[in-house]
Amino acid sequence: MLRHLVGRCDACPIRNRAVCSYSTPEQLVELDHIKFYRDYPPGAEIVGEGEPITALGSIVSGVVALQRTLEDGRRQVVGLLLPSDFIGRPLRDEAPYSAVAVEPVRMCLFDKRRFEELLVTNPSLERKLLEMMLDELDSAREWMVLLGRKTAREKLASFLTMLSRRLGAGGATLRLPLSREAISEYLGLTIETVSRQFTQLRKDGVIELPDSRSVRILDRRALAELSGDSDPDTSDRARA
Amino acid sequence: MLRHLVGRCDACPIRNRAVCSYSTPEQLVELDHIKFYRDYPPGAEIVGEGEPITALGSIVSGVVALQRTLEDGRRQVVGLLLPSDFIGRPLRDEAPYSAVAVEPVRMCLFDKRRFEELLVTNPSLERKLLEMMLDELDSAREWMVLLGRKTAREKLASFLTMLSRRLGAGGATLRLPLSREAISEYLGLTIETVSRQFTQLRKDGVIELPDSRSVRILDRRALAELSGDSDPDTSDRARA
DNA sequence: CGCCTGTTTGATCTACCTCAACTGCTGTGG
DNA sequence: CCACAGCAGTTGAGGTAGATCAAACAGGCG
Repeated sequence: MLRHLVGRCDACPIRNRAVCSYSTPEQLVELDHIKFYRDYPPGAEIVGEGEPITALGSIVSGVVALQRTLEDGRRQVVGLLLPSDFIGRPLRDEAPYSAVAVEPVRMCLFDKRRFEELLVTNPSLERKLLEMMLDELDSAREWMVLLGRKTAREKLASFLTMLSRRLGAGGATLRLPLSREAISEYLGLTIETVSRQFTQLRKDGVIELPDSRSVRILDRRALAELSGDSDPDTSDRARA
Repeated sequence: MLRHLVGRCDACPIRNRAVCSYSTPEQLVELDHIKFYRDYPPGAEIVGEGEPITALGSIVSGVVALQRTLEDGRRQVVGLLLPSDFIGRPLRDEAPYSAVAVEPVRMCLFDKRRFEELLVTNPSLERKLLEMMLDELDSAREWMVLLGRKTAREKLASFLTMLSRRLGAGGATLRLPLSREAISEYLGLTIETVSRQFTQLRKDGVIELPDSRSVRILDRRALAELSGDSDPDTSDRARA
């Protein structure tokens, strides 16, 4: 939870994808003054479910899982957030979901009160936030289809397809940011079923598993078809 | 699909909950000029999945299901929209989900292009839209928990709890806007399982079923506990 | 080398699905 | 006023995908 004040916005790795990407150089100077960095080790809770929200901001590096845990321990991951994604619920006092770092995370944060003031005075910030939230909403609904209607195999195929797209998989080998357990909590399955589906896809020659945290996609087209979304041609719609 | 131009904003039933609710009287006059009403019979498709979006706006009356259909016919309802809710995806050309009227619907619509221009010149419109989308996002994630982790019984109990809250159920008797089939598509179940859970809840004395489209909640507390959300005390968090 | 944690594999169980028949409305026509 | 489609919903019987319980396995690390 170290606090850093270093790092100029114009050298920021997420400069043109994050919530600040529509901001003018002048507005950026303003943000520069009030932002602060914070690092979280894997497993750290960035915000707790039901806790008051004091800060919000962008992921600079690392991966965060947004999740809800029911009282009997059942857990559902409701969002997987990557660098440039926004964390925090503006305009509400309590966090409806907890955010947990699944690998080392650096956040670029703003005090919530101040950020909300900025939303009023800085329309480009509000506009970008709106766009990002609309995209998040589409993604969440995409995942509702997956959770409600897809088979275990389709779920895993969709997950791998989504990951390879979002991690900008030039090469065919993905490094999985999530453990089997976290994957199962994202897909609404058990850890054993996820594991079985991995080996199944491997046996079918669709993927290779160099180690448990890596996946090499051998047959991208097959994977896309297994994901159960509309016809393979049209299936570029899948966001997430 | 009749077109109406009648109806002044200041007499509008959704005046202070819809996207226009933050607009000043002057801004309202502007909206008044470009808005138009449109009616849809039950079953009508308001927007089709993948179709270009030409108009968007608010539900004045009626209920709309937002859904995705997979090529083999499996269907998932990803949102249940009530009066004052906003329909349409600003800032994108194609609708990612279809919107279907489940009972007679009246929409208050704006040409998409014009609406997007207004978003720029009318900050109170954009602000309200942002707030609504943030709420929708929370709801969608709430539903992800339901779809991924809840049992059939918990799903139905959650559904009834959510409905009674959103329909402002003063009285304990709800009129269900959805058929058993639509409910099953919303809950990620089959129609038979939904039906069995209804009779189960009835046999357990939690609800009464005066007819298949009505539910009388006899034991609200029991229903809330069956819904599987956090402790009954804290469970006011459940939105949707 | 042996422990610990994450993953895989196996055997069995069960919640929910599938297939099928039945019930009860509602409307239509004789 | 009754007969009878036609549809939405319910109920039943049986099957199965995925859960659960349990054990083996593999890699990192003291």
